Amino acid sequence: MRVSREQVAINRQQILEAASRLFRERGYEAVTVADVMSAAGLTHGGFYGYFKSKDDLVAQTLAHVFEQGEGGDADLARYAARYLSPAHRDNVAGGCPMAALGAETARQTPEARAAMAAGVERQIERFSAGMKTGNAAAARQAAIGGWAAMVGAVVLARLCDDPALSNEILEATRAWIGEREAAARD
Amino acid sequence: MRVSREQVAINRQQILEAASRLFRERGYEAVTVADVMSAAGLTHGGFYGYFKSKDDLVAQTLAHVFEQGEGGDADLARYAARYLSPAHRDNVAGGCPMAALGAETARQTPEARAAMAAGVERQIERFSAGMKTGNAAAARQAAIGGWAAMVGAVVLARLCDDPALSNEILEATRAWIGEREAAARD
DNA sequence: TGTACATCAGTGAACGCGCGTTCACTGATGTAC
DNA sequence: TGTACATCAGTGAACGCGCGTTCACTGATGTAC
Repeated sequence: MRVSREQVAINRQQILEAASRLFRERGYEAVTVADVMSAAGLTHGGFYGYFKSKDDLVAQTLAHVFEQGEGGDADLARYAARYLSPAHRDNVAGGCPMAALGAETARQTPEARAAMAAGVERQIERFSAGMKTGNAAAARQAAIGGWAAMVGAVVLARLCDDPALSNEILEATRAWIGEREAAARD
Repeated sequence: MRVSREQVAINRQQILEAASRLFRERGYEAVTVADVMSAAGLTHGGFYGYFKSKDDLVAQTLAHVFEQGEGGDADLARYAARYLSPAHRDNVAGGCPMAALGAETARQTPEARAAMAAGVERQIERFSAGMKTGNAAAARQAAIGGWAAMVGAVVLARLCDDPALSNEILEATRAWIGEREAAARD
């Protein structure tokens, strides 16, 4: 049955929100259109009233996630402290899409790639701007190196079965980024 | 028709080699059993004479890839120079499995995860041992931080459509790792 | 060394299942008077 | 404000396709004498 226009807007948000969590948790291909719709409280048949295809959902989900400014701290060290925590490592569904889906997104449609690439650029620019060092080139380099280390560390930490090694990867990367920044400030 | 025992051994290697390249290129789920067998010059029906299931193939492929010592340089900076090159970024099928499949492997069977986790540990230990600094704890921290930055940088660089930004990510991360190591040596 | 037979690696058709997608239908919403 | 009708969001059955997996069969290999 037909629903109100507000309900349509709410449903769309809920589909995107559900897709966002499911994709991060299981990867794009392991999630079905029916899974997403069901998680949003709807049935699968209605899907094509909202999106052209599953590929379209992937692209729009990424655009939606990276649209909302990511609400992040521009201070690299403070951001790293939260990013490189066991809590973030264990929260795949609610965590960083680049750590959960980075490599897979490189194999998706150009629209999906472009959405995440825009997020990469934004993140680098934010960290650059928030850097304590005066030299703009050095700030940008530290922003890129620090961000790459964070993403890589979470990917590697999620691979390890041994919790001690997993925690060590997070901890060592956090310390390494911190020392590197301290050195640049001198 | 039956083939010789040597041919069986050769076929097994070729299946693993083909799977290794295809998985890195397209991800585990987008590659079919028939794709792998065909790339190895066989038909799909023979697959189950070699492996219990597709999941078994994934695990054995990773074990095979990480078994052969990875033949790598223990010097972090020299390794980084090759790892963070456009050539490696563009060679997904022949490149680092952790950059291509890290996040996806965390969602595979325990056997597959364990095989890649063993590779992570080995890599960290090799860089630690090859570090120029005397302090063992600092060496291990630099090995972990440097390796995380490399993996993350290749993931991010492969996402970017803009070649200038993509190259900058590789270049900046390489420089950042280099400076970090130089500072530790003082 | 040769011969006869058992073994078994590889083939390709077939199976069942689940996926993305379509569609006829339903009934509440929105609109025109 | 109320009423009558057109619109269209959501439903669930159905379609076609491709996948992982199985299996009867083939014929070269390996072995026993």
